[in-house]
Amino acid sequence: MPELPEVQTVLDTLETRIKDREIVDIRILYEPIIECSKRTFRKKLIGQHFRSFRRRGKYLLFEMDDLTLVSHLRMEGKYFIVDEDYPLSKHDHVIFCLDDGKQLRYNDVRKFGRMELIEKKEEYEDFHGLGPEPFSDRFNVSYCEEYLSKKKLPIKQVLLDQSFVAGIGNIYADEILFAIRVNPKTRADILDEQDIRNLIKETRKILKKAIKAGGTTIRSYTSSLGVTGRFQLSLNVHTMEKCPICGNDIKKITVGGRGTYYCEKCQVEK
DNA sequence: AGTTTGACCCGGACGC
DNA sequence: TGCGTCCGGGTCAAAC
Repeated sequence: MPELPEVQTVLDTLETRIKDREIVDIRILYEPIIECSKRTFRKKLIGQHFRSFRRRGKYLLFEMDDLTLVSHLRMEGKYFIVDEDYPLSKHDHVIFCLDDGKQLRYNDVRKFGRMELIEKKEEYEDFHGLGPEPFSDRFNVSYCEEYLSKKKLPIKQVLLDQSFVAGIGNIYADEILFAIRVNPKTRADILDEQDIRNLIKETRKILKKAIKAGGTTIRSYTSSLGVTGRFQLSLNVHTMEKCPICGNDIKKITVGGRGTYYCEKCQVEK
């Protein structure tokens, strides 16, 4: 499931492959992916060029000449760049035919992903109620203290809340909490200042490392296959068996309805 | 009004 | 093998 680092990686790769390409035709094979009508989508996008590539949380923002194409990959959305005669996959849903004969294909097994067209803007601060980007100055100690002090939910659940901070999903939430030795069930309002400093620091560190890893892996097979939302990352707790620190069994529980992995020795509840 | 919960979008995987 | 059920993440609407 693509989170911020995967989305950033997909975006970076797409930028190198399709920047300034023109959309000459669009085929929509599964309509619900598109938020507007087929007709509007085609009418507004055909003739437009991919000019710049931005990201807000887990949303991909393709800035065209006159508007912005927004794409969310949800769980399994992927983009592939292929020659037009490349066989169609069962799960290809939207096909953008480009002016160089290639096609940008949106593929999504679950069909959960969505695309929408919005007005082009200078900045996308206020967008789908998203909180600050983890690397922005807005994501600082006083902001977190203020926000978390009002939340009685488990910290894990708050980390997944995109209006607190944008881009963290289930995998990185577990990894971040492991890194700061905080139990995922800990009520958000009892984190102290040191926990919060650690939280901000580790969030940035882990995401940055993942972006770096993702970039490398994706680029290595981009030339033949295209662009996928998957990449290999080194995980410490999520889906792991043993704690890399103490060797204890990693526990799997449910927090806020999500599978959650943690070490009960290293991440003690307060 | 703010906060929290739950339905929903699907098809793959798994169990009987 | 075939059928039914569950699972999963993010978003938004509904409920509290």
